[in-house]
Amino acid sequence: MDNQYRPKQIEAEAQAYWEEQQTFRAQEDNGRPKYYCLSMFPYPSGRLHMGHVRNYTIGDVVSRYKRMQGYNVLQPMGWDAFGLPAENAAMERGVPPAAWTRENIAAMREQLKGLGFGYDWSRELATCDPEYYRWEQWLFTRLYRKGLVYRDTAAVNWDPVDQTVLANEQVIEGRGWRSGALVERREIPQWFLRITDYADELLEALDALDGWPEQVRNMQRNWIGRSEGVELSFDLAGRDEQLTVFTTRPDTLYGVTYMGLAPEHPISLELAEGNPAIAELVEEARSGGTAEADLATREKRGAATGLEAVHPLTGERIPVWVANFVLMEYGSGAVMAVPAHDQRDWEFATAYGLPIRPVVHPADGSELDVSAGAFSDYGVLADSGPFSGMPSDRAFAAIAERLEGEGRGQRRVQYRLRDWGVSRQRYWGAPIPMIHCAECGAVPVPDDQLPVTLPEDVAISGSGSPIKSMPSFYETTCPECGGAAERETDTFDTFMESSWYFARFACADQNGAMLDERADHWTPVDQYIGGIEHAVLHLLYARFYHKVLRDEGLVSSNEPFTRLLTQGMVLKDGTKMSKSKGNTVDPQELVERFGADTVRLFTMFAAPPEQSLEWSDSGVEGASRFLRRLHGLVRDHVARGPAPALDPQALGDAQRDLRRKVHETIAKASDDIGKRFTFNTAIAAVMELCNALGKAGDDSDAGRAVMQEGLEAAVLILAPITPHLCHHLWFQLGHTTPVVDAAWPEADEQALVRDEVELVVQVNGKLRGHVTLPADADEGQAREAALAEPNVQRFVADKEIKKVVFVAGKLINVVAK
RNA sequence: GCCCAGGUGGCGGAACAGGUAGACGCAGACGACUUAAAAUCGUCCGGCUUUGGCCGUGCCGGUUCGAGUCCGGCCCUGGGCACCA
Repeated sequence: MDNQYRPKQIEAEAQAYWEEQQTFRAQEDNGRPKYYCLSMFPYPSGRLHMGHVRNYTIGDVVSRYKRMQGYNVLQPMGWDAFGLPAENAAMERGVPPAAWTRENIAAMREQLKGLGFGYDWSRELATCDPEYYRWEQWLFTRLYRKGLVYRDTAAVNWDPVDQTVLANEQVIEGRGWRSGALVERREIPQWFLRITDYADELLEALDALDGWPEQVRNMQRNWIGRSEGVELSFDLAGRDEQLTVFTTRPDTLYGVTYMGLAPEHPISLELAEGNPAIAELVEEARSGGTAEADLATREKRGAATGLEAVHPLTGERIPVWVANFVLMEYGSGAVMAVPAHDQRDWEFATAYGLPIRPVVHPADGSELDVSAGAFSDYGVLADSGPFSGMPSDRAFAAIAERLEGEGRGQRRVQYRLRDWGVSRQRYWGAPIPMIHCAECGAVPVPDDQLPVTLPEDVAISGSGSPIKSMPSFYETTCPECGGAAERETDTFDTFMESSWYFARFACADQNGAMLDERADHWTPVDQYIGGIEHAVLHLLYARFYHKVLRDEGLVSSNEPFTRLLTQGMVLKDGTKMSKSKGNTVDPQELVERFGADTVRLFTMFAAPPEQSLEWSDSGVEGASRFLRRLHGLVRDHVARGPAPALDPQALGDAQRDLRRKVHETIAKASDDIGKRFTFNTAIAAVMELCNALGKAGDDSDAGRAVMQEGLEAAVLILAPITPHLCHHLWFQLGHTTPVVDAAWPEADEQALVRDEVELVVQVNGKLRGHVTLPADADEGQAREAALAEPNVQRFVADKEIKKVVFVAGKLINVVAK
C-alpha cells in the first residue's frame, strides 16, 4: 500500500471504476424499494461555486447512504439553462446565449464529475433543449383549453432609454442598471396560470408535508395568505358609483374614519386631472420599480379627494383619500381605514390629522389607549350601535349577517397569493406557444407544430428580445382560419422549466410524451435538497405544477417532494460569497490542491446542513490532515498482515472499551446521518474513533481484530462522504467488492453494554461532584453515594435536605435549604 | 415595511426529551523528533480567582430542584417579498 495519501491518483481510479461499472445507472426494479434523491439543478453560470458543492455533497451523501441501506437509488443531474445571465453575458462578450450556455454546461459537468458525485448521467437534461421545453409548451396549450390559462395586464419595469423591460434586480433605486434612467411602471398584456384555483389545496396539503421544515411550510402558508372576511360596498355621495372593499375585521366597522384609494384606481386617475396633489401621487406610483419591498418602504403619503363615502350602517359621511400604501394589485384597490385598530391606518391618520375612533376594547377590561399606536387584538365592541358589548368574533358574524341581509356585503375568503404571470419579454426562454390572429384571437399552437423552437443564432443588443424583430420567427398562419397571424414573442418564466424537471428525469429519453409510467415509478422525490432561498417561489410553483400534472393524468401522487432539506448559505468573513465582494472561493482550485474528498469532508464537517457555513482555509487543511491520518492508520494496520477473526467473548477490558467505542460510533453515526442529517457530528464521532484507534497500540490477536473492525466501521461510515478514499481503503482492508455496494454497518447491542455509569452530582442544581455506580443502581444507592461525596457534604452540611431529584443514568440533584 | 430563520470560547461548531456548557476541528502556547524548517507525535487552551470557588450561551425579565434549551419583551445579523435563480 502506498506510503502516502495521494488523492489525485485515488480519486481518478475510483471515478474510472464507477464509470466503467456504470455504478450509478438507475433501473426500475420492483424488487427493491426505490429512493429518489434530488438536488436542485444549477443554473449553468460557467463554474461551480461553493454553494453548489455544498448542495450536491449533501445529496450525494444521502444517496450513497441510502444505497448502502439497500435502496434502489436514483440521483440525476441536469441544467436550469434558460435565464437572464446568458443574455447579459451575450451583451458583454458578443456570444449567443445558446453557445455560452452549452459551453458552461460542458465545463460544469466536468467539475461535477471531478467531485465524484454519483449521478446517473444517462438522464441528463438541459431545459433549453427543444425536446425538453416542447412538453412544457404542449402542457400549456392543454391548460389553455382547460381554462387554467388567461391573458390580463400586469405591471413591468420599463426603461425608457434602453426601451426594454427590466427584471427587478436590474432596477437599482428606481433606475435602470445600465441606462440610469428613471424606471416607469407599464401595464402590458401577459399570460397567467390560475394557481389561485389550487390555493386551498396548496395550503391544506402543507399540514401533511411532515418531511418539510416547519419554517418552509410556514412561509408558504403566509405567502398563500388565506383570510376570511367580508366584502362590502360604500356608496359615494354624489356619484353613481360604489367603493368595494375587503376587510378581515368587520367588527371594527364602526371605527372607520376614512377610505383609502390606490393611486392607480380609476377614480384617482380621474381626479388627478384637476388636483395637483393627487396627480403627484399618481406620478409617483408610475415611477420606480414594481418590487414590493420598494413600494412597502416608501414613506406613507396621501391626498384628500374631497369625495365622501357613506357608511353602510350609520349613514355617516367618511372622507375618501388617495393613499400610496393601497395597492391596486390586491383586491379592488380600495380599503376602509380603521386607525384605532390597524397600525398602518393609524400611522396615516396621525400623519394627516384624521380622527381615530376606538370601537374595540381589550377583553380583559384593561384601559384602551390608542394614543401611541393601534390596538389590533380582538376584544369587546363599544360605540358600535346594536353590536356594542359583543366580543369581536360574535360581532364579526353579526355584522357580516347584517350586511348580507341588506345586500351590502358578503362573507368571502381572500388570498394574498396572486395568479402566476408566466410571460417574460425576454429572448433566452421557452417561446410561449400561442398565435395571435386578427380574426380568431389567441390560438394555441397545435400539437403537430410543436415545439415552437427558439432561434439560437442571434445577436443580443441592450434593448429588447431579438425574436421580437425577427419576422422569420413571428410571421405565421392562424391554425384555425389559415390567415396571416403572428406568434407570441414573449417567453416563459424560467420557473416553468424548474417546476417539472424532477418528473422528466424519470423518463428523460421519452420523445413521444411529456412523461410516461416511469414518472410514477420514481416520483414523488423522496429527498429534495436545495437552498432556503427557494422556500416559497420555486417550491410553491413546483407543488402547483405537480398537481396540474396529476389532474392531467400524468402522475398520480399529490405532492412532488416527500422530504425537503433546505441548506444554508456558504459565507466567507461573515457575509455571502459574491464576485462583487471579491470573497469567493473556487472549488476547482481546492479540488486540485487537496482532492475532492477533502473538499467534501470539510463542507460536511464545518456546519450542519441547514445552517450557514463559514468558509475557512485552515479548516480545509484540517480535513485533509484527518484523511491522511485515516490513510496512515489503515496503511500501518494492513502492513502487519491480515487481522485474525474477532472473538467478542475473549477481549480484555481495554479491548472491550475500544470495541464499545466502535459500536457507539456506528450507533451515533447511523442516527446522525440517517435521521438527523447532522453530518458534522457523525464526522466528529468518526474522528473520535480514529483518535482512540490511533492510541490503542495493541498488537495482540484480539487487539488487531478489534482494530480491523474499527477501521472497517470508520471506512463504511465515511464512504458516503469521502467516497474515493474509502473505495481505496475498503479494498486495502481485504474486501473484494466495492464499498459503494457494502451494507451500512449495524451496532452490536452486546458491545454497547456498560457495567458502570458515572452520575453527575448536583446540590441545588450546581455541579458538585461525580460518583461511579453499577449500571443498574437505583435511586437509593445513588442517593447514598452522592451524600457520601465529601464535596457534597460541604455544601449540605448546615442545611436541611428538602428533596432529591434522580435521573437514572444521568444525575442526582440534592435540594437543600 | 411585511413574512421566516439565527445569535454559545480567539474562530467553525457540540450539547438530540429541561439535566456535567464548550464534544470534534481550526488557530494559538509549550514540549518531543530534526543541524534546521516543514510534516508528525504529546500536553495545555472561556473569564475571574483568596485554588475554595465565583461568573459565563446577544440584552432585560419570568417559569423550574435545575434553562443554551421553555415563556414574555427588546437588540443585532441573515433569507424571501412574485421579472436573479
